[in-house]
Amino acid sequence: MLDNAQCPDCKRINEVLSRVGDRWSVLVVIYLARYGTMRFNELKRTLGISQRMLSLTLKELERDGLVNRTYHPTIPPKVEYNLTEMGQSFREPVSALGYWALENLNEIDAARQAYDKTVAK
Amino acid sequence: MLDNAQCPDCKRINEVLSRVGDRWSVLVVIYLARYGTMRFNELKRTLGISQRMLSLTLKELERDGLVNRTYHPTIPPKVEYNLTEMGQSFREPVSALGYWALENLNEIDAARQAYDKTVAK
DNA sequence: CATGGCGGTTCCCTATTTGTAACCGGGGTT
DNA sequence: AACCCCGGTTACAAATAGGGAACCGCCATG
Repeated sequence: MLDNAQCPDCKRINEVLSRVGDRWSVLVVIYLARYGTMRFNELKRTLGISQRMLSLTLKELERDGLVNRTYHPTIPPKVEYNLTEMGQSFREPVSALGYWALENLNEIDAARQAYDKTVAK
Repeated sequence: MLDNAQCPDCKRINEVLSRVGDRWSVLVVIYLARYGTMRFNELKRTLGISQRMLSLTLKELERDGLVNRTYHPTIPPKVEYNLTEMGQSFREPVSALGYWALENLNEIDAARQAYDKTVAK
C-alpha cells in the first residue's frame, strides 16, 4: 500500500486537510469570517446545511481550536459562534481558495465539457 | 432539507470545493507545482497514494483542466503530468493552504487534546 | 391545548469514498 | 521459465459521509 520513499510532510498535510478541508468546514469558516458572529440556526439557514451536519461540523471546528462557542443561557437559548485567532489565520488561505473557486468555476465547467466530448464521443 | 434564504455563492463554492477540494487533489497539485513534471509512479511513491486513487485523482484533475497528461509511447511507457495554466493559478491558494496546515498542525493537536480533556473526563 | 422556535442529539438508511488485491499488455532481466 | 517495471483498469469489501426524521427541554404565542 504505502510506498517507501514518501515525503515527510505529505502525511501531516494530509492529516490537517482531512480535518479542516471538507467543504462544510470551509463554508462555515468563510461565513464566520465574513459576518463575525453567527448563531446556530442563522448558519443553518444561510448555508443550507442539515442540522446534523452543522452540529458535527461546528463541534469539530471547536475541537480543533478554530471556532469559539459561546452559550447564553437565556430563554430561548442563544449560542453564538465566531472564529478564534487560529480560525482568523485560517481565513486567509481559505478565502483565497473560495475566491479562486468562484473565479474559475466557469473555466472548469468548460474544461469538463471539452474533456467529456473528446472521451465519451 | 435545504432552507430557503441561502447565500447565492454557497452552492457554487461548494461545487468547486467538492471537486478539487479533496486531499489527494490538493497534494497532487502541491507536488506538481513544486517539481514541475512528474511521472505516474513517481507521484505514487512520493505521495504514498494507492495506484487506484492516484489514477482517479489524475483523471479528475485532467478533466477539470488543471493537469496536463502527456503520454510517451516508449518502452516502457512513460506518462508525464504537469500543471496547466489554470493549475498554476490554483497553485497559489492551494500551497497557502498547505503551508497553513504545516504551520498550525501542532496548535490543532494541542487544541484537540485540551478539548478532549475538558469534555471526555 | 397545539404549535413553533432555539439548539441540539439520536437513529436509520443510503450513497459516496477509499483501500486491497488481482489482472492487463508488452517488453526487459536473470 | 519466472519475475519485475510501467501505467493503468476492474472487482470486491470496508469505512465513512451525509440526509431525513423524530425527539429533547424550555418557554412564548395563538
